[in-house]
Amino acid sequence: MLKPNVELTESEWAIIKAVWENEPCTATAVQGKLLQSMGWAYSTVRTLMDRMVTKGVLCAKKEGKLTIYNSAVTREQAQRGELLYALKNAFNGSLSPMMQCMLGTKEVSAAEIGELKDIIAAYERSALAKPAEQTQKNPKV
Amino acid sequence: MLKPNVELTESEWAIIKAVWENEPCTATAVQGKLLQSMGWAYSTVRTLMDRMVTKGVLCAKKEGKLTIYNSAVTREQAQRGELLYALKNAFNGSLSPMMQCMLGTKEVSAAEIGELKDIIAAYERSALAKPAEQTQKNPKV
DNA sequence: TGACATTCTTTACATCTGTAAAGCATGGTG
DNA sequence: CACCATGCTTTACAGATGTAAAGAATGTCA
Repeated sequence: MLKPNVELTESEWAIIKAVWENEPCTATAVQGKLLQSMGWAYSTVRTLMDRMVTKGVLCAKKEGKLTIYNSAVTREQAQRGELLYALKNAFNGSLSPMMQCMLGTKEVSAAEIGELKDIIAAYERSALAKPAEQTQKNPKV
Repeated sequence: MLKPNVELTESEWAIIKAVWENEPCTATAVQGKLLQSMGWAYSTVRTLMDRMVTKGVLCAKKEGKLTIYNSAVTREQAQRGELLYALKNAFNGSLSPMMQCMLGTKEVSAAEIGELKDIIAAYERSALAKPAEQTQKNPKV
């Protein structure tokens, strides 16, 4: 079952990041990983993780007495979900205002600007490679 | 009192957008505006708006028997809040992965690509105009 | 075998969010 | 004056989220 739109709270972000970096892993391991930054008790982490299993963003299997967790969504899926949420609600779905906001939000170094240009250039090149999809927006309308 | 980080739910986004487009306005007006899209009862809208006043994203004043609402944050502030939330949680604060994700998330037309490039170019020009702020990242450290 | 460590399960509770009904107050109208 | 429309206030309630204590179960070591 594919997750259509993944939306995570800050707590869930903390958890799933720890899982991505350690999976397969136990709740105990995640709790240890996040102890410094979050200060959560084991039962807190466990509750969050079990709820995330219910929501389908983690999965769990029993291995003897231990419960082993894995992510059920990739980092890219989760990023996409977060981005789409912002795009839809704050920017009415259009990229340019979001871009404008990105540049206005934090000091952007010359190096970062360079990276952004590179990313766009790379995207253009890949768009050229399959032009039918990119240059013709709504073929069926 | 400045709102440091504005974070809005989808319902709150719907409300505040209607307010921005109509302010100063009443809850009745907002309810009318959103009746089609949201189908909310007056009391629902009213409750949401009063909660938003408590959170500091709207403000209300009595005018005779009517309650008149205004936004207490600008669209830009709210956009920034949403963007920062995504940036911090999903992208660990760095722009490039976010940009990468933006381009991978939806079909981006050549026209949009052009806009993005223009925005970046404009940003570069403005950075040149005040180079101390942009090229030197942490002057006081 | 008894005490201890480790993990799991259950239960709890406050706050936030979504949604709204029901009743109140009041100004206008017949 | 009696009633109606309109907006206001109160109250409610279910589900999501944040946070965790307390107790159960089980494997280990002395």
